[in-house]
Amino acid sequence: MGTLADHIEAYIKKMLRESQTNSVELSRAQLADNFACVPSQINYVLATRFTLERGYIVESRRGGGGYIRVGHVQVDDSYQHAIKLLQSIGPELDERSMEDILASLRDYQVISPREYQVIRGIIQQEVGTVSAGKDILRASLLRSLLFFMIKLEE
Amino acid sequence: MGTLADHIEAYIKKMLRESQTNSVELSRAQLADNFACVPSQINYVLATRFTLERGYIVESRRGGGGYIRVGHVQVDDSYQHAIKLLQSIGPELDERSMEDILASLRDYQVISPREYQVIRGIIQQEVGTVSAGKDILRASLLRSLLFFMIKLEE
DNA sequence: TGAATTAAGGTCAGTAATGGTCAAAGAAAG
DNA sequence: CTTTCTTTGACCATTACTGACCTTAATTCA
Repeated sequence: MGTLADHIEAYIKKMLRESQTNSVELSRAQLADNFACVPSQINYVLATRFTLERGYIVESRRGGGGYIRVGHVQVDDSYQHAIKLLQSIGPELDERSMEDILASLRDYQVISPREYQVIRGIIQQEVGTVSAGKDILRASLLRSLLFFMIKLEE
Repeated sequence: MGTLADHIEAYIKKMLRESQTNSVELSRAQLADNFACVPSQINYVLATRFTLERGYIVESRRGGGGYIRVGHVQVDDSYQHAIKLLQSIGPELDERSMEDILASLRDYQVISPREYQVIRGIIQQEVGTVSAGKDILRASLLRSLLFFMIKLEE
């Protein structure tokens, strides 16, 4: 009936729902303590369930006064298509797939022709500067740019 | 919420904003007294948050009548400032340099605190998913996100 | 005048407080 | 039985804070 990770996930989502601001600040050690598990379990939950593709943004800081902040974007219906495509981006992305995603977003008018050009140009430029890991970089860039765009227009 | 250092930082920045001249003169001992901490804590705050990279100039004098003066360098055009910072990003970018750039952009109000957070979070998350080439990815991501932001606004 | 005193600020190493990473072991699912 | 997901723990990295000790400048006063 649900793993530990599921419970931690649910707990964080509940806090998120109850927050006015759609974001919560956690203490990794304390949360781990609440659930009687090792701290790294928290990282596991965050890494597997609170990803960009799912609309979450996780930010943290170490050291004294450190924290983990989790934010959630409520995605508008008009962006459902964009989110689907975002989710389809894995750890790597070849050029062809990127073109397909961008063209689709443009055709569905999720992004403007201008945004299409800008994003395409940026990625081409950046990917051209590295010799290895092009597909990984492409995946990261497209994911980030799309998310950032959606986030800004929210 | 926030460490002592954060509060001292905020306090100095507030004074800076309220000053006509973009500079303030502090008494280390008195400031430490206000915040009920040791004087060297003030040095810590100055050394970590009011660096030249972030656009601050700190000068001081010891002995009787000693003082600490903090100035925020005036920037002609924040848009140009952003361009300069963008250009300063090389093929690799370590975490500290990224923090400096983002903090500077935030302090010069090129990006909002919210954008600061989101960009920081996106990069943290993406960089966390790769095992090698973190600095390269960081450089690409920051360059792209800032470039994208600026492109859309102009 | 110049040594002693007073009044600042500076340094640095050590300690405490957090969070991060990674690989291996264990559990669940197919 | 194999694969995938979960959990753990040892080790790592970063940030904050403190206190003992040091340096410099102004003032006092013999």
